[in-house]
This record gives sequence, structure tokens and C-alpha cells, in this order.
Amino acid sequence: MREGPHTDSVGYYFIKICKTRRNKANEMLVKYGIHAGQDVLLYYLSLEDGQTVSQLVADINVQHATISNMINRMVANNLVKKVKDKKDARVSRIFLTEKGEEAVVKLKKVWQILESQTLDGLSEEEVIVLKRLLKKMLTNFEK
Amino acid sequence: MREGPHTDSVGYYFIKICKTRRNKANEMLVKYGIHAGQDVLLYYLSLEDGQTVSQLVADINVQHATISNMINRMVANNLVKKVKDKKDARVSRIFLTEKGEEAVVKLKKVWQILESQTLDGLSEEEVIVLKRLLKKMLTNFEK
DNA sequence: TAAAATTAGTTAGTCGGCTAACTAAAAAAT
DNA sequence: ATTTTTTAGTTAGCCGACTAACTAATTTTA
Repeated sequence: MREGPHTDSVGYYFIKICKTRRNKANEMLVKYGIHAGQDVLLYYLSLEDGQTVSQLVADINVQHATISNMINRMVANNLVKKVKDKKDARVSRIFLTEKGEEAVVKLKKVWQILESQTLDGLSEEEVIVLKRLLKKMLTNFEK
Repeated sequence: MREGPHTDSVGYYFIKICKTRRNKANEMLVKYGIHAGQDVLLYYLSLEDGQTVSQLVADINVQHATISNMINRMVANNLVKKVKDKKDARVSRIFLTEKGEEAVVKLKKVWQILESQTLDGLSEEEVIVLKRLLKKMLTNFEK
């Protein structure tokens, strides 16, 4: 990596850490037939099964189109199934399959591994400070 | 956004902040005919013009294929030009066009805006601490 | 010097993410 | 009750990023 004026910006660190984290996550998740990004969807289904596409969009904060395509791929990979709602013909409800439920167990472990790897060598106080600052940054962006 | 056990993990904050930041960057950059991701390439060319694809790969830390395709799109958009190296026929060298140079000026401003927006409300000490922790996290991942 | 190994880039195919334009169904308004 | 508006999802097309398989050129090495 070339050094430069920007390599000490917070934005730079964030992009770098996120990309590295994502690649590491992907590496571990692919073994279980999941791709990075799908893990979050599976996780939210594990909190409440049978959510609609719109609910998942609200959970995950991506576009309808993204979720729609992702679900189709996950249906093809037998991670979830899609069932038409009987009361409202516009609505589809997404359910975890058995394979999907197994994947949830795996991905939680992957998340734990990543989290502890990320925070390795940081004291409890530092983690608290870090989270406070991250929360602050997030609210900065959202307003 | 649904609350859940993971919504206080550092990984969660990172993903969220990165995505939001990227979307904001994109929003601003698109006006100048650049897409998020291309900014970094342009920036590195501004540090040293005429770099090879491999050098850019090392700078930016993505795959050859990613850069190769990105460059083709940027050539089509007249942001850079690609010139065969005369000494080594395998090598292509990438140069900023005039439009590319103008884009560099713009993207630096965008980066500044994002950085100050990100760090709004954080004290100088907090920024120092934050950077230290981020640096630590990055080295954690790289080992 | 000729064969083998390395290096530089490209192409094909996949996935997550986005916007924009669209269909279909339900709800609201007239 | 019919028209209008809103809501739910999908499709097409774009971009960044990845892997894997490939071509072509340069080095190494035998």
C-alpha cells in the first residue's frame, strides 16, 4: 500500500477495515454456502421468521431490488423459501429452511470470531470508547 | 432498523458507517462523472501518473480484474487513458486525462466534506484516540 | 538456446449494491 | 362504485469486488 496524505484519514481506515473484514467473513461463510451480505438477512429471519421483503429492507437498510435478487439466489441455494401471503397478494413472506437455520448457527460463530479478532488487544475501556465514537459517527451521517 | 443483539457490535457499526459513507460519497461524486471506488484510483494516479495496472492493484488493494474493468469504464468516460509500455509489451500505463485531473480536485473536496461530517462533534483528543484504535484494528486484521 | 516458470492483464461468471422503470394489488378519494 | 393514489415486489442495467481460467510476454533455468 502506498502511503499518502489520505492514509491517515478516518475514512481511509474505515474503508480498509470494512473491506478486509468483509473478505474475511466471506472466506469463512462460503464454506457454509453463504455469501457475505446474506448472513445479515439470515440473521434477521432468525429473529423473526416469515418477514416480508419490505420488512427485511427496513431491517437491513438496502434497496428492495437488492433484497429481491438476493432472496431469489438464496431460494435457489435452499437457504430460504418464499411464500405468498394469503391476505395480501402483493406480499411475499420469507422463511428459513433447515439449511438456513443451520447457516444461522454458523454465521453467529463467524461474527464472534471476527469481532474478537477485530478487538484483539483493545482493553474493555477502549472498546467502550470505540463504540461510543462509532455511535456518534453514525448519528452524524444519519442527520 | 430493527434492534438486536448484534446492533451493538463493532462490526455492525462499521458496516453501517461504511455503507452510509459510500452512498454519500457516491451521491456527490456522480455529479462529476465518477463512481465511488473510482475516486481512489484517480487519487493514486494524481500521486504518480502513468502507473501500471499492477501498481494500482498494490495501491488500492483490490484484484487485477477489478482494476482492469474499472479502467476500461474510466477510459470510456474519458477520465484516464491507457498507453502500452514500450519496453514491456505486457504492461499498460494509465494516465489521467484533463477531465480526470479536474475530477481529482473535486474528489478531494468530497473527501474533506465526508471526513469533517464524520468527525463532527468529536474533540481532537477523541479523533486521536479513534485513529489509534482504528490503526490497531487494521493491524489485527492484517496479521 | 530451447524449455519451463513467472509476470501482466484480460475475460467470463458470480454476488452485493444501486437507480429507474415497471407490474400488480390494495387502499383512499371522489 | 369508479378512479386515483399508494404500496409491494420485480426486472433491467449499471458499478465495484471477487474467483477462476485464460493469453501473451518476459525471465529463468536447464
